[in-house]
Amino acid sequence: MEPSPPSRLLLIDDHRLFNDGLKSLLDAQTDLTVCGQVFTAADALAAVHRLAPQLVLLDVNLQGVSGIDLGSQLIHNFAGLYVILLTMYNQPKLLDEARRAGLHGYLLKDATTDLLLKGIRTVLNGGKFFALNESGHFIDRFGDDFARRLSLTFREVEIIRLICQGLSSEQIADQLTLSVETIKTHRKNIHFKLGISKVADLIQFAIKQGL
Amino acid sequence: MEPSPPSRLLLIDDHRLFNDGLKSLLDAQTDLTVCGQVFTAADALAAVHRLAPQLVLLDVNLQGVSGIDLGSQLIHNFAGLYVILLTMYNQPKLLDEARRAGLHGYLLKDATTDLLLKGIRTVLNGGKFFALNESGHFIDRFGDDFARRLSLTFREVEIIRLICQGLSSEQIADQLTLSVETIKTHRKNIHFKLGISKVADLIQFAIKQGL
DNA sequence: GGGGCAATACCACAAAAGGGGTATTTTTAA
DNA sequence: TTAAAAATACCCCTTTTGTGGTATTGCCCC
Repeated sequence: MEPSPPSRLLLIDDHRLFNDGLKSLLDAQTDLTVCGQVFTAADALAAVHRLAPQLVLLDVNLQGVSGIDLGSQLIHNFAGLYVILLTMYNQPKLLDEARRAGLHGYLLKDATTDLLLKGIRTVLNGGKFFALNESGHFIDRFGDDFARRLSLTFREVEIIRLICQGLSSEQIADQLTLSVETIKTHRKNIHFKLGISKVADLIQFAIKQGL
Repeated sequence: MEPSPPSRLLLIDDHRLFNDGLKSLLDAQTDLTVCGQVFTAADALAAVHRLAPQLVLLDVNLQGVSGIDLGSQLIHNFAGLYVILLTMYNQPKLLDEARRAGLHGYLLKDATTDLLLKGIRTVLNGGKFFALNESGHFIDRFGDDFARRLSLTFREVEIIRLICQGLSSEQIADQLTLSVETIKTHRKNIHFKLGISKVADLIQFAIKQGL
């Protein structure tokens, strides 16, 4: 190892305790320093500009603002900046979204500290680090054939999200410029695939999946 | 100050990073030591028995298990044990529930570290510490009259819970030995009070409130 | 002892959701 | 290049929700 100064990290997460705790954890590492903490999306750009961190650890949920959007915005505005998404959602779709948005990593909040450090160091060395929890809660809870049943299509997931926002089939049809009948068909298929029969079940399902 | 050994704390939260971060934060205090960490509700009782902590910091959401239930269970099983609920729900109702369940404190995850430490020390000295975030997201999002609108009755909350479990009005009526019409009336009132009009909205609301 | 609230219950009608089909086109992958 | 999968769309009919009312009972509190 060459004697280089510790890498500068910026934490963006509106859960202050999590943010503080993470700082404490990371500061304990000799090769890493937390150069700043941000608690709202609004402060993020200014903070990155002022503190010039090498890497940003970014939560997905910042009072309604999408962490993925903010992350890709940061990357486009600050050349050479690394962004790792930190989330509690054990969701392949979300991971894919993060990857497509050009982010450098995706880590779960229930990851071990070791995994976090490994991820940070990998990204600082120019790599990418995307990790889900293989033995995630959800899969455990629903048994063997769940993964098969979960093979929802893109459209289906899209419609689930809109249902969760409280839209009726008609409103969804409007928004997607489709027939109401099509939406109804999708809903039927979703119900069949998930083995449910009510909106209530669907929302519960969706929220457990992290939308 | 008398030269007493540091107080022993146990952390119960299934978000490992949060848990680890908190440990790191707390260990930095000379008068506090984290004597253990637990990531699932199932391990909680055994851990308390083995580690004999003075105070437990407990998350509300442990894979479906209610932190409040677990907390009051711990208090009843271990005399003298203090339990502080840690949650991201900025919710007076939940706070009241925690208080009624006999827990010793309620703190938000987006509290400052100072507030957390103050809460812990207050409870360790035999006090109670219940804090909400005055400028919290949730209240902001719904305006001034939200608190008034939120004055749900016991029956209403009970019915919301059953709706969330996917039961129809008829099934709820059966279970509570009431007329379907009565359930419908309650649902109307709930919708009015919360300013919503769909099951989807209701479930979202309920989940944000921590059920 | 009367006003307010919670809980119960009913009617009627409109709007959605749920469930049973079938069918066409486009996209994807073997 | 062809067969499967995904996305689109329609029909019909039932059940459940949603919304507008009204009304009675019991309870607490001032």
